[in-house]
Amino acid sequence: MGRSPCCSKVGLRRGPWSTKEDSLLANFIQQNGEGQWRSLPKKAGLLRCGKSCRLRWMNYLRPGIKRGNISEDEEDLIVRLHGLLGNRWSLIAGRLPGRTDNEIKNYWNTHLLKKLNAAAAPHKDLPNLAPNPKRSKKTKQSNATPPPPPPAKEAEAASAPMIKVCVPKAIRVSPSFSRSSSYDSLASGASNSDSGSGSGSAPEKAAEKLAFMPVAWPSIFELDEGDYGVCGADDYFLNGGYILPVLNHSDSISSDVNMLEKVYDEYLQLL
DNA sequence: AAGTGATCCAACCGCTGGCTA
DNA sequence: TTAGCCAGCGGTTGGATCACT
Repeated sequence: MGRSPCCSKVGLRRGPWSTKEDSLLANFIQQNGEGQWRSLPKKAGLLRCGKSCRLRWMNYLRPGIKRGNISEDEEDLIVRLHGLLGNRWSLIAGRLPGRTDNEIKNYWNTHLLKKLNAAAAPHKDLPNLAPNPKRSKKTKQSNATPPPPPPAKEAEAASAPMIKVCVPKAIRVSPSFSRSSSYDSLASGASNSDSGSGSGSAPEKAAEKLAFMPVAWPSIFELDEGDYGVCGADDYFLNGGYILPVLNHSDSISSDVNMLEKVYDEYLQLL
């Protein structure tokens, strides 16, 4: 019910964005803020549907977006979180500041599945994880993608115990810490639990729980004053009154070798 | 140099749930 | 209670680019 057509598709542009469109969108949002996506294109003078504008902003134009060069630490975290959360890309992205769900999803589908498949190759009893066999051959490294891991790490990955990947049914994550959370409901013990209708596996319930779990970011990302990031104050995500610090690029990620373990443990303990 | 196939990723699509009248 | 609007999510597609022959 209630599903509106995304856009009239009449007279609206589609496909790649031009730099002019980008600047129009960015300028408009800088002046007027995010939101009102449906009416935004008209106000901003764009011949795009609101959905397209939102996607462009979220995945490309938003300040603080990191592009390419996903570090090994980030990669490791993605793999681990995916093992816990499944294809909840937005939740995973919420743990990787500056990364978008789209980027993580793409990275998973193009890079990580291959790696995991390679690692799973000796384990013939394990299902093939590749979404599309046609898309799983050689590895190409563009300048926007990280260099291939050293052979030693590959071998290590291959010999490492296979990571169990649970793939619960994708559900929409209710407004949570990752985007526009309100922890009030959590504090009061209430949960809107839209997915509560679902019976839910343990990982799914844990993920559901995580969606409302306030995270002790400062304890995880212990920032120095100089770590406030690429864009200074912009490197804070405002989340329902909570300010979550954003890491200063990969430097901060690699600066604390225990950080990923902490994050992972935190999730694990919720299962 | 040209042709072909593989790969990547930006963008699109359809669905879901929250909110409101 | 119902219906419509909206924003957000995950899955999928297709054009651009790269690598190989």
